[in-house]
Order: sequence, then structure tokens, then C-alpha cells
Amino acid sequence: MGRAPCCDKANVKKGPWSPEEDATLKAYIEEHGTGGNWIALPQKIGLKRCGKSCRLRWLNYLRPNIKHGGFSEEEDNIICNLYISIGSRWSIIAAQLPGRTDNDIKNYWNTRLKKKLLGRRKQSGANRGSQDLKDASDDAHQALSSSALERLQLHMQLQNLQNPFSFYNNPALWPKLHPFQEKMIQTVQSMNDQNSANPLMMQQFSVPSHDQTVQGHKVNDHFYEQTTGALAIQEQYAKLCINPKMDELENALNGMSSSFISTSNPVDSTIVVAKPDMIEQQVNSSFQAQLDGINNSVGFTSQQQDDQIVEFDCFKEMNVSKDSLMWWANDFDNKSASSNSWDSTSVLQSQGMFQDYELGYNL
DNA sequence: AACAGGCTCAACCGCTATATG
DNA sequence: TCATATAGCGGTTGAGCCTGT
Repeated sequence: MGRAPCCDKANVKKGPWSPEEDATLKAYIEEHGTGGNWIALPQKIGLKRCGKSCRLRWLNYLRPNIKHGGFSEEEDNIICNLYISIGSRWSIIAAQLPGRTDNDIKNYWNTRLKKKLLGRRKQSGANRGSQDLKDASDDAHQALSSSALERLQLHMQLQNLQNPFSFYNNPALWPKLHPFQEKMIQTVQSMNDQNSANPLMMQQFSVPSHDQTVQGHKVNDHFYEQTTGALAIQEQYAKLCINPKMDELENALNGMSSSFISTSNPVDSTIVVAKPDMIEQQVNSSFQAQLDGINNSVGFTSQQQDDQIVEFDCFKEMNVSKDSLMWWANDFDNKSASSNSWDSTSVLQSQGMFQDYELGYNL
């Protein structure tokens, strides 16, 4: 049996609200409240509108203290950070921005903010020319939701562009490479030079391989994952650049375990792969010290760093097991894993989120 | 001035979560 | 425990506006 409609579709008005309708609805709610029943409300006040439509109109437009347009830089930062962290939970994001509605934020993100951020990459990656790579990337892309992909892209971009202390941005912090890796990178760089490479990619390729000791500090787990992923990018991309044939690409992709993180960037054809077994390798102690140094220099406390990890919620959409990626587990994620059941309170309870705005990606 | 294409944003749709009997 | 009603959410649509030619 199908579900009964919430209202008589034939007898309700659709489309834009007239000033008279607005006035009627506003006056009634301000005097009587909603009465806890939106469905019955339009009939009470003689509006030929669906209750859902009345609710939406009130929440998004008529209720007091609603702000429209004119998003500030600070609001942009919050939206961006939260989107990267939790995805398109617009109501939760809206709860952090007084006077903003979820609809407003959603529209703002889809029409402006996303373009503002991703547009940079599109521009820088536009000149990279391998259609083979692009096609293969598109295929790999299918395994990942656009939301997660977008968030991953944004994370990587922002990590790179916004943080002056970023590992990617600081060549002095890059340990020496294995000669073979250097050779791969040189090859890649020479090809990229010819093709006006995306600067982001170049920096990713400069990230060295490294190891890890134990599941100790999440600080290092975090950086470790990033650099491990970057190493895998190096390997795959270098192979493909050296011999960019489709069959090679297919083999490379087919050879990847299903437990790998696998995604791709449809804009610049980046293939991102992180192998869990790499995560089992040993950490170079001097490198670890350097990472600790970075964290100290940017003022991360261990708690803040834990919170920072919250930002990588997007990886859960990539079928990454908690065992294979040790940095993954945290209280926040458990809440988010229960999907829509958590609210803005739970976000705030995952303390430190707002600290991340200051520590993180100022636009 | 006229047109086409792109952009914005209010509103709708359909789904899930929650409340209630 | 189940069925039903309602609230709430996120994705999508389309009318109107803007901009470039």
C-alpha cells in the first residue's frame, strides 16, 4: 500500500508565495505558533498550500533573524571545513551559522563556494592533456560518490593551498628518496613541465615514502596516511606517465586490492590509491621528529590533532576499514556512521571543531 | 535591441527518521 | 510490535534574472 499524500495535491497552490500569503502565515505563526502540526496549519488559516510548503516558507524565509546572501569569509571557512568534514549535512552546517538556513547554505555551496574552490583546480589542471588518463580516471571515479570525491579534492587542495606549514608546501621537510623514486619523480616532473602540470600534483609527487612505528600518536598517523597515499600516487602516476597505455592502467587498477582506498580526480585525472600494507611499515625516526616539529610549530595539541582527524570523515565512503587505517577510529565517526541520526549537538560535542576552523583552511 | 546561455535561489519532491496510537 | 502520520532532510527543478555577443 502506498503512502497517503500529506495534502490534496489537486487543491494546493504551488510556486512562489505572494506577499499576502506570506503575511497571513507570518501573522498566524507569530501569534499562535505552528501548533506542532504543519499539515493542519494551512487549512486553519485559509491558505491553499501544502503544510510542508508552509513549513519551508517559514523556516527559510519568514521566520525572524534570517540572513540572506552576503556570506562572510568566516562563514565561507566554516561551511567549507564542515563540508569537508561531514559532507552535505546542510542542516548541521546551518546550525553553526546563526541566521542561515540549510537551503541557503546548500544553494550558496552549489552555486558559488564549490566553484570558487574547485575552480582553482580545474584551471590549473585544464592543460594536462592525457585523454587516456582521464578516461581511466573517470572509470575509477565511479567507485566513489561525488560528494566524497569532492571533499577529498577539497581537503587535498586546501591542505596544500591554505596551510603555510603544510607538509606538501615545505620541501625542507621531505626526506631523501630512494634513487628509484627520485628517478620516477624526475620523469614525472619532466613530463609535467611539458604539460603545464597542476602544481598541486607536483607537490604531491614530491612527498616521499616513509614508514610508521606503532599506532601511537594520531598526529603521525594522520600525516602518515597522507604521505602514504601520496607515495602510492607517485608510483601509479609515474608508471602511467612513463608508459601511459590503457592496458597498463587497467592492470594497475585491477591489481589493486579491494581493500585499498581508491578514488580519482575527474578534473585533473589524478588517481589516488593508498595501500594498507604500506601503513604497516616502519617510521623513520628523524622523519617522525620532523612531523612532530611541524605540529608543534602550528600549535597542534594532541587533542586538536585528534579533532583534526575528524575532517577526514569523507574517507569512510571509500570503504576504508578501521583496521587498515589506524587514524580512522574516533568517537565522532561513530556518530556520523549512524548517518542522519546525529544532530548539531553531537557535532559540537566532538570538541575542537571550531578550533579547526582557526587552525585549518582559511579561504 | 534581441537573443542565448549561464546563474541564482525559492520551492518542490521523495525519502528517512521520529512520534504516536 | 506494528501501522500510520508528521517532521525534517538533501537533491533537484525551473522561473526569472544577469551577462555576453
